[in-house]
Amino acid sequence: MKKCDTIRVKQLNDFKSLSEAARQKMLNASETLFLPKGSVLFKENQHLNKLYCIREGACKFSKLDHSGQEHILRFLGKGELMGKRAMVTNNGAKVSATALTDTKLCCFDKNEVLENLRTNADFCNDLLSAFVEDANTNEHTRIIFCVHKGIKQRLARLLLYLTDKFGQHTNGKMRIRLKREDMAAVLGTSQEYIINLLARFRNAGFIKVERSEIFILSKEGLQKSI
Amino acid sequence: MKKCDTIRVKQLNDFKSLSEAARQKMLNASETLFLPKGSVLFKENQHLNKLYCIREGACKFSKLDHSGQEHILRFLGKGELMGKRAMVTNNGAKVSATALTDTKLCCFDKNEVLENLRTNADFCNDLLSAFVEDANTNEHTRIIFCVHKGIKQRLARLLLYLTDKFGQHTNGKMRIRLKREDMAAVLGTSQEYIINLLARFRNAGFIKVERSEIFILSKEGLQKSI
DNA sequence: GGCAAAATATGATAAATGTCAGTTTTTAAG
DNA sequence: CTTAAAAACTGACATTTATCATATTTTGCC
Repeated sequence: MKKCDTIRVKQLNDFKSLSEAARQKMLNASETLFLPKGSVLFKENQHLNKLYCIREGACKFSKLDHSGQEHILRFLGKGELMGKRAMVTNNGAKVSATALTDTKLCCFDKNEVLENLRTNADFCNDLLSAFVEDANTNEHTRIIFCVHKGIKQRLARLLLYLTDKFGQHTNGKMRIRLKREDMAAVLGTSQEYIINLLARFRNAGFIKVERSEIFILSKEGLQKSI
Repeated sequence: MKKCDTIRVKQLNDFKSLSEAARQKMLNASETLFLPKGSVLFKENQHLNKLYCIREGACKFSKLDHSGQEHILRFLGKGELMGKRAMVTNNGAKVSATALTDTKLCCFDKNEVLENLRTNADFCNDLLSAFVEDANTNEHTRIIFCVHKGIKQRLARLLLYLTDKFGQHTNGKMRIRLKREDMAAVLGTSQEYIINLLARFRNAGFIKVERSEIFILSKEGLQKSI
């Protein structure tokens, strides 16, 4: 419930386009929230009255199709916002947001942000830019993960992507952690096939699997699989 | 080169949030443009100084991946805008825009629109809403066309989608027209497999193929294929 | 540490999709 | 109307991916 004193908001340029007074007012009205691994921040169609920013940890955006299967649309990390769209349209969320790891959030009051949008054209432009950035990223992601490549190629990309975005250095190797089921939900395949492919990458010496952790041994090998 | 007197701009609420003076000024500075079938309006990375709106016809947004293969991201019809993102960021376009049929466009001066964004919070909000709408549509499309369903199911969806968006009534049946290669570029498969699947739909009595025109005979049949 | 549940793994088989080589039809230009 | 180029089509065959049944390992909890 404590307010967020400092906060890195990548997409809104750290609120730099707000006046110092407006910025302080927003931070004073903010709250921190702890989201344990696996918990759901919001679900599809849920009405939101906050704008969330990740301080620490990682989340996923996902949707269920009409047959109930999950499709992961996007991964979010430190400094990224959640709830932008619902804020603008005042409709319910179009995706569900779930914590992939223990996550700390900063929650801003929606109306506070909207008020700043109404009165500050520069701030409004920052938000427009954020939407453009999202759109570009999503399109790029779609090409990488969804089309014109087989599942094997997509998985190699996913491993490289996750390493890049969430990996931690551990004695020279990079580490990622994501359930096979989640990988399948990103790429649009079955868990079993993901496991099959991981085994092939392992046999090829590209990765090492230890418990549920995956170590990337050869970025080059994965690159060449694409 | 003639200005656009009236124009339906679906996404920006027909410019209704502008003052009548600002609206007239924008229309006076506008130009009409004819884009024959197959011609390219702009390419990836190209710098734009116009915002385009489709008056008549249909276009596609596409990207090339690093191996040079085309990926179609979106179809656009009457009243839809092209060039929104490049306008906001002042970067080059991230997609190519190509006419699928003979198309008439209305071209607005980018700076004129930007000026209105700076001075009119309601108009800015309309543009924010447009980006939200795009994002929602794209996500939905991605689930429909890119994942968790086989190519056959995706093709059935694509036919229904195209019929819905661009179909014309012809003695009770709906008509669509799109190259097999383009269908493949939407769904992420090969032209040959599209042809194979179309033949199966034809044999099942769901569609009729006459020259390069496809008639939907049974929406229900296609629905059930999904 | 021990237990139950969840997650991971394996292999066999079936189905879907990709690829190639070659033919026919359609389109567009003269 | 003729003709060349583009698009559509076909079938055979290779490869990828899905599915199922079952076994093993890991995780979380007491």
